[in-house]
Amino acid sequence: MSNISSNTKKRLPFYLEYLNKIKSEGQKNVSSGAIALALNLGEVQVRKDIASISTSGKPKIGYDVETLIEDLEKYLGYHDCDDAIIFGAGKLGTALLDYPGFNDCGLNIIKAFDIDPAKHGLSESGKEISPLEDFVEFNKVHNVRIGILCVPDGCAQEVCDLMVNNGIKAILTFTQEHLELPDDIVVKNENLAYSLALLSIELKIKHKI
Amino acid sequence: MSNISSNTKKRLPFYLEYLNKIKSEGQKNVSSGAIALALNLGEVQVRKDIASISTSGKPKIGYDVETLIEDLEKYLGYHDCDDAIIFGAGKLGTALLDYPGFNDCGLNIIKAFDIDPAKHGLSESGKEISPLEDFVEFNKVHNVRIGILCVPDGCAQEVCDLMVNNGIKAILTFTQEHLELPDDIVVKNENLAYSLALLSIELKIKHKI
DNA sequence: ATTAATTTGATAAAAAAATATCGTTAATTA
DNA sequence: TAATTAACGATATTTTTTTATCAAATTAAT
Repeated sequence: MSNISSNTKKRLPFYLEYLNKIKSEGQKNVSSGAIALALNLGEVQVRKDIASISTSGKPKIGYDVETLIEDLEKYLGYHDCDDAIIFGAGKLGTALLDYPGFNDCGLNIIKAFDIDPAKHGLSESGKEISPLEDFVEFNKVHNVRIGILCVPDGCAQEVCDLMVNNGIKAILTFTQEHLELPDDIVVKNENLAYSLALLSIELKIKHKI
Repeated sequence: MSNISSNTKKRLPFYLEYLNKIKSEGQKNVSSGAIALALNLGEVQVRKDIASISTSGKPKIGYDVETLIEDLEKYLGYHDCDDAIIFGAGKLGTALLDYPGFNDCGLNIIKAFDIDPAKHGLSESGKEISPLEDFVEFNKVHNVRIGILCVPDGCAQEVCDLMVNNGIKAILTFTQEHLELPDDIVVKNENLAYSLALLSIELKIKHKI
């Protein structure tokens, strides 16, 4: 299970998405070739990826869409729902707090914390935004392990320290700030500005300036 | 230039970030080992990555921080500013529209388009949110090539088609929807729900359930 | 019932990426 | 000034990832 390559893991959600699409169109079976074509991948790669998480393939038939979706969701943990907390209820933080799409992926954003008293109260979708200092007591009870860091640059490290010192084990961060963290913490940097910068590089390369 | 591996390209922003940090602390030179240690990478890897975009390394001294930052920013295109447009002025769209951090990366989010008349007008930071149908005329004049797709699932493909039919060449998308696009379009899928799902998988693997 | 056509899954080859090794260079110290 | 040491850059090796090939399996057709 843990020996699935990280590139494969990144592709799995795209398979799932495509399968859900064709399932909704009533398709019962699908071949690796069809998936490869739709997602612009190699068909051998698709088969290898799928082989790592499912066994529903049959010669001449392809894969059973339903089973494959089931297996993908199982691997991706979409069934056993995980709780997560947002730190920093700015624009991005509240956007994520109220974004409904997380539930489909087995993620449950419970609430947010922020230092600014002006932010405290309820979000549009009715989720609580509480003072940051309440987090310590909160997590003694709830033991949430996933944190989403949406604070402005400058206090990210500080908030991070608070997070990891109180039970957070995985962090999705949107800050530009370089974070020093213990090795056992799983971190994913979702720096949107960099993503966009990389996109613009790709563009320049592909279209020769 | 274009033969830099995509993994290397993804690491470059992290080097830049770290270098800016130590520069602000007054450090003039830095060794590959120090960078590797800070970013949890191999030092040979760091040297190879850096070699692909800079030549400021000196034995016994290390790299000149200032020069290296300069070279990284140059490669990452942080100097020649690129314009970008947001499609969909929902919560995420407006958060990005008003996010100041893009400028540092050479990205200039000009404005947003949305179908919903209730959204039209000015954003908090004073950027225009215009009717979607105005985009066609707008881009005949401005020729913006980078689009950020923040529309809800369901109309993503439709908006995408509008984008690519009117000059957009690179798309950063936040939708879950599977998009069919011409091969010459550069796409980056920034599916936050999936990122979070992957994070939770990593967490389970690392901490054995 | 036999043959042909598809499509998987396994094995093998190729390509790419990461890591290790080593010679060279430049600063420091004796 | 020579020896030593720290660090780069180049080359080589190993590992990982991707792609290609092919036999086995299953359905459909003749």
